[in-house]
Amino acid sequence: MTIKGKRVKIAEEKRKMILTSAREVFSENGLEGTSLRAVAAHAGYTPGALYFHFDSKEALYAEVLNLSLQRLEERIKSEIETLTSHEERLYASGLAFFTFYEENPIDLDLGFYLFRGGMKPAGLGRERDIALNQALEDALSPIAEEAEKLGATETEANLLVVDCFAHATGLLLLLHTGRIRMFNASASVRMKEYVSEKIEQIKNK
Amino acid sequence: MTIKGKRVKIAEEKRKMILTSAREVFSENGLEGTSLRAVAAHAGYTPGALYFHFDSKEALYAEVLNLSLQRLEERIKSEIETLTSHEERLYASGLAFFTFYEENPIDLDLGFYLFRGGMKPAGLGRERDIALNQALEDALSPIAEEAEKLGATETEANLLVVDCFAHATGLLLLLHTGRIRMFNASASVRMKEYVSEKIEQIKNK
Amino acid sequence: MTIKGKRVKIAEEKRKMILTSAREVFSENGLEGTSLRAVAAHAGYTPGALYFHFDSKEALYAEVLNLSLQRLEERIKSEIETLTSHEERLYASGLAFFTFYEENPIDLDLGFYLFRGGMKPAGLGRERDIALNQALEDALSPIAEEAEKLGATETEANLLVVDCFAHATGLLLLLHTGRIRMFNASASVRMKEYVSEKIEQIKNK
Amino acid sequence: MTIKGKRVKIAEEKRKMILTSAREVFSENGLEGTSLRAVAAHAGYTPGALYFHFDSKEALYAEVLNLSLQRLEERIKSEIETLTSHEERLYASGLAFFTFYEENPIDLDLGFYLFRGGMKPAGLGRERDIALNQALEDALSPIAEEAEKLGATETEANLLVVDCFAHATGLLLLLHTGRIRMFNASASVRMKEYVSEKIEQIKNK
DNA sequence: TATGAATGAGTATTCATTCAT
DNA sequence: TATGAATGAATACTCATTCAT
Repeated sequence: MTIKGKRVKIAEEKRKMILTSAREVFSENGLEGTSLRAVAAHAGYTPGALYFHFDSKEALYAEVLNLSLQRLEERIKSEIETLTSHEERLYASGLAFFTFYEENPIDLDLGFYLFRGGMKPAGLGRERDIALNQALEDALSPIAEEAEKLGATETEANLLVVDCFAHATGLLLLLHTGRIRMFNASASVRMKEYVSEKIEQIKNK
Repeated sequence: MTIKGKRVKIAEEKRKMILTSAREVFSENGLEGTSLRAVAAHAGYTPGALYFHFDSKEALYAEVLNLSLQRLEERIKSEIETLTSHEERLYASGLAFFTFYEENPIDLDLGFYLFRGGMKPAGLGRERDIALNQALEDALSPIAEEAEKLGATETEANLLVVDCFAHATGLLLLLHTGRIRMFNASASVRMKEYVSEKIEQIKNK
Repeated sequence: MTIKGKRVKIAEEKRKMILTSAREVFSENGLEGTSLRAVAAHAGYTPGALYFHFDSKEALYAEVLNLSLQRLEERIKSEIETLTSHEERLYASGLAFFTFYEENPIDLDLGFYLFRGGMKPAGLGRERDIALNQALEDALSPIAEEAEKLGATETEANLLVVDCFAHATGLLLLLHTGRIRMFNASASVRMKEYVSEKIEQIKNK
Repeated sequence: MTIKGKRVKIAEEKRKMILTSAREVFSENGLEGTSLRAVAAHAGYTPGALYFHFDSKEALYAEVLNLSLQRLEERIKSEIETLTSHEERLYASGLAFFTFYEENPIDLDLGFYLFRGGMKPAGLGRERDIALNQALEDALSPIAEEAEKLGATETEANLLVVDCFAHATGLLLLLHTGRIRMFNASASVRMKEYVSEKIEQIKNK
């Protein structure tokens, strides 16, 4: 590897280290409650140093969010690819979104910020929004595909996606805020039952 | 009316005006993202002037939230009280939470802020959390009551509450962020179908 | 008494009440640490109300100080007037300044503020200074008078005043700040010994 | 000298410059009466800039006081160390405290602030108080040592310390406030006479 | 690349004072 | 007289960003 190549690689690793630090600090203090100084300190840098790696606080935020969405996509793909029966694949894809965020509360936090129309002043608005929509579509489309293969119409398949997405999101919110404890219920059990029921409906149509 | 009475009335109206202003500003920027200056300016005051009406920024925020929850409770009660058949009452109570927030997006914004991260950093305190839980319980308990009257076991009724709550929350999020448009679907239709299906399940048990 | 006279008398009593409150609050929080609001609250008033009785915060301060000096003068006079022997009178007048402030730590606090050239920006500077000097002279002059009657020259008498004044002031400072405890000594005993010694010196000259 | 060394040196000089500015401003207005803005402006800085050099206003104040006490100690030590006869040493140590503050009115101002009210509201804390007591003890203890060597009992020596300390403090107050002029007397002459008399007393015992 | 120092705008809150009622 | 509401300036402190070194 050339010297230049080495430098580039080192630079990339530093970026990643900073991004990882940022993820942790964000998850502890919330996006709005986190200062660049805090991220820098956690990463072992002075605030000014971060500006060699990221253009601004907002740009850093954006990159952290991007990484989170990438991880979501990868996770969902790997979840389905080993399965062969359509029913199994539908079940898996219906659960994958929920499961990823259940297991990665930091990303859930980041996701909620994204959802809330936050980051308005960032000025990266539209781009980011399109990327998010794409990521979501990629993450959720397997549900529709498999549902159609099990006999659902296109419309039915599409609504199944919405319903699963909404139910997962709602349960994650309940889980994340501890509100689910009020009801002595398990979020993941609720989600699994929901998806199972939906599959039964399609099969028994 | 006495002069003193007039004064008190004027004072109350000013308080309300400030609260209304605060509602809007808070709902746009959240607790941490909103400065007292912003609220004051929006209400036509100097920052210091607000301290004659509220002890602190947090106290103001708390009052805004309280009012929002009160409105939720009142709305839900009034929705059910005129109905007589258990099925109608179950249907109405299953929808009421969703409908209130669908029609009052500002309150939805406030609600989401409350949920986020369990308000850890805000320090609005245990009291507030208990009040919120109570308000939610009051708002949702009619679902369980009516379900049992239609033949559901206590456990089933309880899970119905969780499921409705989660589904409503998820759909509201999709609606609020415009994400539901991606799927060409109507949040309220999805919610109504969900509640209807659930009622059918109970009846056909 | 006329109606007008009654009104005036009531007004005067209210003034006194406020001044008394101010004294207490000052002594608890220090002059600089005390706000008009605090004085008002302690006196059962709103801040604005005080402006009917005093022109400004500084004017209120000034009056509190005046009262304190008046009390000092009265106390010193009453201390000496019953005594007949010159030696007794010299002893009493040498101690009176110290004793008053030992027994009235609030006034000591006020006094120190006065000394420290504080209140500079008040704009009542010169007047106040002259009044203070007069009060001090009145308070201390008996020492010189009696010393001369016991045989001291005018110069010796004058220096005796300075020395007693300085020693008293220093001991009061040590007493007030608790520093005297470091030495396991009693301020009043030190003062009494000092004055006694000085009297002996004069007599044995 | 290395580049880093240069930087450190520059930084230290800036700190000193700020401390010097702070010394002056604090001595004029006291801790509570002085704003960070005022110190910053006097030092040619923005308020925020001071936070790179000191953690808080109180920390800055504490450092200013520390420096003042250090100077007192050093001065007193150097005053005595060249003398050999016990009488000379006693005389010098009895005067040193007074002389230092007579020559350094700014430090006197700082000292008086420290004394006032025992710093109750300032909250500079126990540590600071202990340090102050230690500095005073170090500054005054030579008086006792030398007195004992001249034949005084431990008790007598201890009381001599209190008496000298009090007399010096009182004279400094009179000097500092200009009150001494009222009596046409010289503070330093009064102090010297006082110490001389005390030494005579011990020798003639 | 990275730092340390600096800025300028921002934060919530307090204060002396004013004034309509 | 007295109040309650209001102002405008002040308070200590924080933050994102910049830049010489």
